[in-house]
Amino acid sequence: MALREAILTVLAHRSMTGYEISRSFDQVLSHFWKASHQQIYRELAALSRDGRVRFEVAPQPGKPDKKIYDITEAGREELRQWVAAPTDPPHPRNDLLVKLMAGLLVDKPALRREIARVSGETAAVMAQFQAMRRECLSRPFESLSEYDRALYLVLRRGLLLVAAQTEWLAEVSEFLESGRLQS
Amino acid sequence: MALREAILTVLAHRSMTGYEISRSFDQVLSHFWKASHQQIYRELAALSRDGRVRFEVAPQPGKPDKKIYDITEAGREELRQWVAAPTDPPHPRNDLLVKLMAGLLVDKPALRREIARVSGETAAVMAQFQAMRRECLSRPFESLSEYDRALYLVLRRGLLLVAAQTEWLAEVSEFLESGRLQS
DNA sequence: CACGGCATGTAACAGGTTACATGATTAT
DNA sequence: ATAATCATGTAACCTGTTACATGCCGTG
Repeated sequence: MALREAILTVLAHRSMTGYEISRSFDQVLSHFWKASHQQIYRELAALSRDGRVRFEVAPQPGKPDKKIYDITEAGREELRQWVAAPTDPPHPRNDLLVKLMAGLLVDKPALRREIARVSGETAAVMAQFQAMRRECLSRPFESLSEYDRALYLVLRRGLLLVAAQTEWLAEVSEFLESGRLQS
Repeated sequence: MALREAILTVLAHRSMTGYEISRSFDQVLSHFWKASHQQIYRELAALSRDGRVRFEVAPQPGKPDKKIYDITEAGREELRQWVAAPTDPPHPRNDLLVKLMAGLLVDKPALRREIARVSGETAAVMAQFQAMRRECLSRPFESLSEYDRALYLVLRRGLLLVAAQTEWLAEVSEFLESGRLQS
């Protein structure tokens, strides 16, 4: 249940409207965390009930009112507690692994095609990440805020995992073509 | 919604009771897929309603009856369709990334402790995977069934990802200690 | 005038988690 | 005695997804 904490975290960085939170979850952070606006509004309502966030209504001429949310001291305290508590291990659930097992049992050619398709997608994601990384590194280290440095680490993880996935896909392809396993 | 297909896949391999399916999801496969027995019984009921699986009731002397489930032709066909369809990209949701961002903003020392703890856990998982791998490779390649070879590939992915995670954790620790980023 | 962006939500449903319930057998 | 293993399920709840709803603004 880290959506709650993810929202508190972005609000600990700066005040935002629900809409802006939702934007940041499907732009910069979209490769690392996703949430729909419905989920965010629901969670903001709960956080507000619990006194973890407060908001000001800002009427805008010619636009709908916005609610600018801000974290409260109780919210910050909850975050601190959560950071100190042991993170429960992510339990992996990867459709492609199921498809690999299933494909070997019921339809190898279709599996081969699907693995090729995913390999293409993965290469595209890798290229995107590398571009983001170059952009990050093009600026002098001192000019990055702590927040930006954290984002670099998040991106770095994405890169390492995509590289591992790429290597794995190559081994799977090799196995499907030749029946041989790398060891 | 790959739980349905995961169940069909294990049944395509061999007939089992709900209990056995649930066992295999929290033993061998536990690092790659998890599901509670409640989820499995619920899904088996749905699959049965849809004619994708059938079962025989096997009374056992001195034990509760079991239902031995088996995949039907309609079930196999559904699996084939699913294998051929494009897999939707997994959308990552990693608590530790949120904690990294949160920790930098509200409590660095606690974050450092937590990263150290996770590093330990990760090392333990890595050792476990390597042991499983050695066991797999100790037997001649020809003696492995297709199913076992697929399991080896699944395990191989686990290893590559855990290695990537280990590398990343080292970089994060380095950043937290020295404030420097590897580039 | 249609479409996308800003800004907020409700409602229904699907999927996953936790707690509760039963009852026999075998091992400590 | 107590706990663990086999074997099945129900009920309530929480989280995530999809569809629907409103209304103004600026751009093509």
